[in-house]
Amino acid sequence: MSEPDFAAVAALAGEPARAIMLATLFDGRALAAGELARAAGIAPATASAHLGKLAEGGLVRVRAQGRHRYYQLAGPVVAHALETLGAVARPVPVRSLGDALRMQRLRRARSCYNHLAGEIAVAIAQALVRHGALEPDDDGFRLGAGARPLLARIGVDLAAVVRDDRAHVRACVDWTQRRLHVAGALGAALLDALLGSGALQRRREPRALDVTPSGDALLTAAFGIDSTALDALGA
Amino acid sequence: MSEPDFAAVAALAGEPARAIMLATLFDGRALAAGELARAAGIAPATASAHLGKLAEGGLVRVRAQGRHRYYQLAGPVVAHALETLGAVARPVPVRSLGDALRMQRLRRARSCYNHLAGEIAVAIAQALVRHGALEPDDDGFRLGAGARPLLARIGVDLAAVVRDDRAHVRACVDWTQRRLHVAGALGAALLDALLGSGALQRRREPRALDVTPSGDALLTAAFGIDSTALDALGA
DNA sequence: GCAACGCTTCGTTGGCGAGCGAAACGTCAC
DNA sequence: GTGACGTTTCGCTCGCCAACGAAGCGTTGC
Repeated sequence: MSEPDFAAVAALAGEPARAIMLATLFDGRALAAGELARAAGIAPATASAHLGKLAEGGLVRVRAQGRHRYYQLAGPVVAHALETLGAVARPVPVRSLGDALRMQRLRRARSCYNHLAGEIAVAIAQALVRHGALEPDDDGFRLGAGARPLLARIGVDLAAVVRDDRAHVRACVDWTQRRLHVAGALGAALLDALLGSGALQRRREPRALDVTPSGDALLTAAFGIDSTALDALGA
Repeated sequence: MSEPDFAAVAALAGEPARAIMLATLFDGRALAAGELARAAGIAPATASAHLGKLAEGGLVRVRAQGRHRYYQLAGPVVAHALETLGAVARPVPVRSLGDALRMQRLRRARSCYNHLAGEIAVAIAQALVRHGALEPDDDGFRLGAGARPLLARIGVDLAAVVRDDRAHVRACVDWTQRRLHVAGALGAALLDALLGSGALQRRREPRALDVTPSGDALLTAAFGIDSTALDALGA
């Protein structure tokens, strides 16, 4: 036990070029080695070495397809670890009004791996509990009786979620909020539905999301969430 | 956004000597710089530089007292991040029967920052819910009606917990188990009580805990937990 | 006071690893 | 087949950072 087990993983994720690649893969996509090299601003040879180490360390998985090799995060656990690490990071000194606004938007709504996070996500989880679609559980959440009609209102087909063999509902702790929100298959379906219906919209920054006016209306109508008053939430 | 926010933290935690120091601090103690230097096997000068960086990065806090400077983790968030990173680490190749047994014990019961983790912790959380001492919540857990007498059975003085100004009950996700267990003030009180009464016992390895025979009896009597059958738990 | 102690700062050295270009390997297109 | 492309392997260079000893600063104890 000379070296703690987290050290190797941290060292892998800590190198700048590798960190950029991991961040690029954060949403769960599988990208070719060349694309990751370009994203990190390094030569293909260097990227290959980095990706080899990340794979060796179990942070990414490789899928060879033709002359491409597609890399993606090894699983939600990796994404969760990166997210948690980010929560430790010093609040970035705000240099400009633009920075502050960007931060505020990121706190409000962002994607976390393949699901929704931020104040909006916490509010939705609480609303789902309040309306009986979810029930708190000693394991996080489980589906409640009123789930199907309520979820249908925002365009989530519950049958498709249940068919999915992943854990249907998983809780994810948002460490900027210290509160649970919905991950797992339902979390992914929620994000897809809200993006598909135009309620949410991806911003130019990697993980940032915007709530559109129609999204505001939808969330208010379906759950009674007033997304302009979200700051009043947390404990 | 050239460098992801987790990179700096990961780089800090990834350097071997710093990782050893962080691991040494993992249980929340405050240790003097010299002790950490010895633990990491480096000269005081080197340790000082490392600790300076860790403090600068917000991973540890310093408290000067006389001619000593005591360092400790900056908070539970840091411990949680390290724990989560460890969950990503490849399952260490088992080299010997001793390794396997050590691993099994660590899965069963260990300390996580200042509270109890592992299968035992998950089982206790579930039992507390089952007996009405805790109620699942969209935020994790909250105290239930039957909390006081039940917790008294295992030597936890609920009044002392409530007096504590930390969040009384917080949920912590054990990522080797993917299930919630009790953290926060109650989590810390639980660990203290079980250690104090001899139900649990620290092993030589840093975070490992043993359930003593008297602890087995106590858990069975209080909660109906059969600690020899815990493997049957998880999902 | 003076000496012992704990810690930090400074200046220097040395080794590890990120980075690249060149070349080899495999795949696809025609 | 042949050439273009994506990726990996190899050999090399260079910069960064961990590590140490020595010196400086504050605290404790006699």
